[in-house]
Amino acid sequence: MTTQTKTLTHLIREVRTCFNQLRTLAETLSADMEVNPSMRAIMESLSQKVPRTVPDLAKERGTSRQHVQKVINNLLDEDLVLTVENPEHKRSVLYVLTPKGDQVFREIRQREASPMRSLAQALDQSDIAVAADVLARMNQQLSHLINQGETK
Amino acid sequence: MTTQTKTLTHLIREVRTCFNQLRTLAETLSADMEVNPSMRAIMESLSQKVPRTVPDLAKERGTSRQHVQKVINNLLDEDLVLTVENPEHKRSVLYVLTPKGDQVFREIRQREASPMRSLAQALDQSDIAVAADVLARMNQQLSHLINQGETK
DNA sequence: TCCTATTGACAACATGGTTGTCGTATTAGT
DNA sequence: ACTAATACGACAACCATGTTGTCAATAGGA
Repeated sequence: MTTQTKTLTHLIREVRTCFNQLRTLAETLSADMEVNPSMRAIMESLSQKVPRTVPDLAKERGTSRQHVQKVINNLLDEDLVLTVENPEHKRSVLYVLTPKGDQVFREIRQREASPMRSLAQALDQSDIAVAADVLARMNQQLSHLINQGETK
Repeated sequence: MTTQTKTLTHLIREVRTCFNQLRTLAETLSADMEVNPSMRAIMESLSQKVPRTVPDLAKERGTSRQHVQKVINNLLDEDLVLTVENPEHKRSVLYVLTPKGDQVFREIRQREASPMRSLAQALDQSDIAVAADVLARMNQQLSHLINQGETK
């Protein structure tokens, strides 16, 4: 193995543990709330005030329509989301956050804010930017590789 | 939100998509093999020629003893792993890769090599190092935060 | 020797999905 | 306006990767 791929392997390992730690942190932060990670993700999409349909959200998040539907139904049950008539499609309604949903999402973000700050402070701003850039390029390359594999 | 936390958010998003893409890539690479990701991970630990017990592996990988046991049993079924008597403990045997297991793991690594090279080439070596370092420090900070949350 | 901790085995459950299928509403093409 | 194709919601079955709990046997230390 070349030294190049060795540092890359190292980076990949860090990415993995980072992902896992981020997830467990997020879980502990919202452990007492009625919002699970899937719901949080959908709420995040909806927090940008742009109403979306279920298929929209599925495309945006790269998951299946059916799964998003289930999550949205949970959100409806919890009054975190409400439907808005869709001028472009009568059956497929649009969804937005309810005031409660908005408030809950704000709460989530607030809880996340303090860890975020302590993370940001522990790192150099320009290093963060470099890392983000490296990963972005890596992701681009990865999506190439994945598409190649699919069409092959 | 400060610009600091904004670039950090950006980094986090990249970490997430990177993780996911790495996983789907790994899946496509070993789609035709009888080795799933859990098995691959255990095999990686065992590929270093140091025999380990199930509890050892569980500790090393940070997962439950019971889960590692199940994976090891799969590996035994597939003849990828064999038991070695443990001088330190009569009930808890040590595990090593069989010749077949070793060969299969080599095959896996070989398949992974070419994508790794193309990734490494797409990026600057020193940037990779910086990114790995940033994530390592971030992970350290994250584990602090997680432990805080647990003990609170 | 006796007590406690460790281990393997098994089962139930959780999470975050995917895939497949139906019926019908809706859209788009003509 | 009519029809064919499609998009959508609803539901169900399934899957992967775990976790947690429990039991009995056994190992190891005092």
